[in-house]
Formats: sequence, structure tokens, C-alpha cells
Amino acid sequence: MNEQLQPLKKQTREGKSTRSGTQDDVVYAHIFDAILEQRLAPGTKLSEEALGEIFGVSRTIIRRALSRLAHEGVVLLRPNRGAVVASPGAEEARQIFYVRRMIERAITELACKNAKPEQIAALRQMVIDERDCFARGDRGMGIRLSGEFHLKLAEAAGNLTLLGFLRSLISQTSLIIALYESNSRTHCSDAEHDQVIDAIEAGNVEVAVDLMMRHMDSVDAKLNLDGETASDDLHAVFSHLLPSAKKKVVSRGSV
Amino acid sequence: MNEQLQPLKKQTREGKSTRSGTQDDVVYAHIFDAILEQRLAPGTKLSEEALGEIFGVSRTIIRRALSRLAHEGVVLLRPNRGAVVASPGAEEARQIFYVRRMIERAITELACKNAKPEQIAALRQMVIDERDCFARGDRGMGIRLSGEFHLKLAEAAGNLTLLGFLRSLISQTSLIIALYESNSRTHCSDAEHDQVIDAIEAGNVEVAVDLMMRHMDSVDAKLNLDGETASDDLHAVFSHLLPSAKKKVVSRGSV
DNA sequence: GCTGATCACATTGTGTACAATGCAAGGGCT
DNA sequence: AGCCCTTGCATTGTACACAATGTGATCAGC
Repeated sequence: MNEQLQPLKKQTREGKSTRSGTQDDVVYAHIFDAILEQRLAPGTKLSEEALGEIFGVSRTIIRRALSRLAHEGVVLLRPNRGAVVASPGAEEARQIFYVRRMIERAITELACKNAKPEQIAALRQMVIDERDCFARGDRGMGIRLSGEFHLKLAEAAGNLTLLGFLRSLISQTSLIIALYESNSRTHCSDAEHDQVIDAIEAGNVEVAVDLMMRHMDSVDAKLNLDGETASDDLHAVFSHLLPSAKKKVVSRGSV
Repeated sequence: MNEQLQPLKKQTREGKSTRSGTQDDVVYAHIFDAILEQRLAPGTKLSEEALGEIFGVSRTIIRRALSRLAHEGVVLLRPNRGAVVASPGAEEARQIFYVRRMIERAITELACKNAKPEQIAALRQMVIDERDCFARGDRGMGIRLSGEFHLKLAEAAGNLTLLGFLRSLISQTSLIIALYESNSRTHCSDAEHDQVIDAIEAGNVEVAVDLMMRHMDSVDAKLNLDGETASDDLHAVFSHLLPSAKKKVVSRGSV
């Protein structure tokens, strides 16, 4: 489909990555970002060879990155038929949000008890960064930073299992937001994030949880899950598998 | 030595989630089972070459299987230093159980609303199988079947995200049980499973959730998390590395 | 005798070639 | 003319070879 990805050409292997990180992490991050920022539309086929050419690495690395992405739910890996960008249907999206709400509640509760001052400070910094991002109008980055705020919060909660789950949930949530968001004006309003931090810092569990739930509500409200795609989620999934089914773009009243 | 494992020939493993497609699923299932049934002690190094030799496949397959296991939390993948069987410490175990309790509650609630008759029937069958397993005294298989009961329940709940999370949780839970269980006489008592099914079939949410929580309590109570390994998880790692318990070979008693 | 570095080995990380599978187009048959 | 089969191409799955890195032992120096 889109050949605009070509520009990177075959830069040297070290390209942008420092020796600190392994190559597949870089590739993983790039593809992930591209998906979240909608430079890769749902249903787009992710050819191993093409990606390898773009990033200047072999298929081995690409394959591992795709495997990770598939495990996080943002990429669908079909045996012998390659990988495509996932396109969760409305019902799937609702389920994901249902679980995320539950996880976020638990994290908020735990964070009230376990968050350390320096972690609170880090959270506040994240809100600032996030605000800057929105100011610059960087939509994709905004989505990502918003997610990272929640991840930092999970870190402060001190439960590694919850953290891992939330990571997966946020990946998919970001994809859903990119898919179904109706108006791109008001994202994760940073004000809400700030309020949550206040409550957590005060150790007020009830308020913190309540705020977080309201925050989830507001994210939920921005989505257009009941709209045109209400028909069937499977259709959305398989419409992209079909060869000729060019683009029955799921919804996206935006743009 | 242990050449019982012929170069695997599509031998579809039983009940397990064996997708008869690719080899790495088979390898994955074998290693997974071996870990859960304690034929592979925590901390044991999982050499790629050795495993490849045992299963008759190349390191590529082994590597993928290990990657999946690492993602589920039963294997620890150290960069440039190989993979070892995970050995969660007491605190980590508590966190895992905390999350599992939460997930199981949600699943029980959803199952009350969404479970179909045939799914209820499947659940009852699982309890029977589980009982048979305990009757035979097959401890490892018992742990696994008990886990599969909960997975079937999650399936009946109808939330794929929860199902995926529970899969990961059960993997780790099984490992923890294998590690910390003090008395092996009373496992997941099948009676408790049966009672839960009754409540779900009756659609009695409160009772079902209460029973499930009690079930979690009873599993919890069998663990010895406050005991010896309360200090540091690293101790658990090295205690298992040293002893002569050298069953590092995956001798499948499948004869 | 003990500490330190250097060298050799073993194991993992990566790239590449080959094999298997799926997809699509073209031609023959009904 | 339409349908089915065959054949060719493209892409993924697997195995192997080489490179990089970590580990352990031996030996020199203090």
C-alpha cells in the first residue's frame, strides 16, 4: 500500500540506535509509534521483508518485534499469511475498556498507599510533558504520553503484574482511540491527570478512585463505539483480510 | 539418555491449547508442562541448543517458544545470558494472587450473565476430568487441569482480554503453587469448583462471587508464602540451583 | 598466597539461504 | 461463457553459519 515508508532507505545498521538498546527494541518502538500515530492504518499488511529493508535489519529482528506487538494486541499475526495492524471491533473495544477500568481502579487504590514522593514528582513531570505535546499539536505523541502517565502510575502502585497488564491494555486502548475518536480536540485532559495526582498525594483513596473513574468515563465518551460500526466487530476485522476490500474504513468521523 | 522424544512429528498434544499448526506450539506446550509439573525446577537454565537437541528442532523454534514463555512470566529471559525457569518470590507471588483474585471476581460476574448451557456443561466435564486426575495422583496434571477449569470459565465470561490475562496469571500461579505449596493433599478442591458452577448456572452473582473468593482463599491458604522465602526471592533462585535435584533433562515419563 | 588481567571457550544474537505454504492468474474443459 | 485445475510467484517458516558477548580458567605480578 503506502510506499511513503521508503525514505529511511537503508541507513547504516546503527542508524539512530545507540549501542545501549537492542535493535529489535528500536524496531518495535518505531512500528508501535507508527501505529499509534495512525501512519499505519488498521488492516495494513506488515511485510517482514519490506520492514527489514526500511529499518536496515534482517527479517529476524522484524519478526521478533512483530511477535511482541502481536502479544500486546496491536498486531494480528496470521499463520503463513503475515501480520497486519490490528483493528479491534466495537465490542472488543468495549471489553478492553471494561478491563482497563477495573485495572485502573486497582492501580489507583494501590498508588494511594504505595506511591513515593519522587514517584509523585515524576508523575507531575509527565503531565507537563503531556501538556507540551498537546500544545505542539502532536496528536500521536499525545496519545502515547497519556498512556505513559498511566504506566508511571502503575509503577507507583508497585504491582508488576498490574503494570504488565496495563501496558498491554494501553497499547490496545491507544489503537482504539486512534480508530474511534470522534473529536480530537480534548484528549486525556491533563487537568484530570493532575487532579488524580492531587488525590493520590493526599492519600484520599475514594476521591482518587472516583476521579480516575471519571477520567475513564471521559475517555470513553470521546469514542464513537455505538456509531456506524455497531453492526458487527467481526466484519471490521475480516474486511481488512479480504484482498479487494480496499478500505471500508471503520469509522473515524474526524479528519 | 533421553531420546524418548522422537523428532517431533506433529504429535498433537492432548487437551492443551495445542494448535496443530506450527512446531513451536508443541515445544512451548512441552516446556510449559514440564515447568508446571515441576520436572523443571525454578532457576534451571534452559539452554537453547540443548532443548533444540531434545526436541529435534533448531534453535529458532526453541527461541520462539522461550520468548512466549517469558512473556507469560514462567521463564526469565536474560540478555546474552540465556533463559531460566522463573522463580517468583513471595512478594511477587502475593501480587500475582492479588491480581488474580480481582480478575476471577470479574470473570465470575460476567460468567453469571453470559455463560451458555453448553459452556456450563463443559465446565462440569472439566471438574470430572480434574477429579479423575487427582484420583490418579497426578499432581502436575492436576494443577494444570485446575487452571484450565478457570480458563474455561473465563471463556464463558466472554471477555477475550480477561481470558488472556487469566492465562498469564494461571501460568504463574501454577508455578507458585508448585513452589510454595505446603501440603499437596487438598488442591483446588473440585467440590469448590462444582459449587461455583452451581451458583453460576443459577445466575446468582453474589453467591458465585463469594464462592469464588472463598476458593481463592483456600488456594491462598495452602501456600507457605510467609515462611522461608519471605526474605528475598533471589534465595529461592539459588536454593534450587544448587541441590542435586538434577532432573535437568526433560525426561517425559510418557513411556 | 592472593589479586588482577588476559585468553579461550561456550552460549546467545543476528544474518542469510533454502523449503513450504498460500495466493493469483491463465488455460483447458464442460 | 463459466468453472475448475494447474502452474508460477510471492511471502512466510525453518535451519544453519557467522559474529558478538559473557563466563571461567590460567598465569603473571605484587
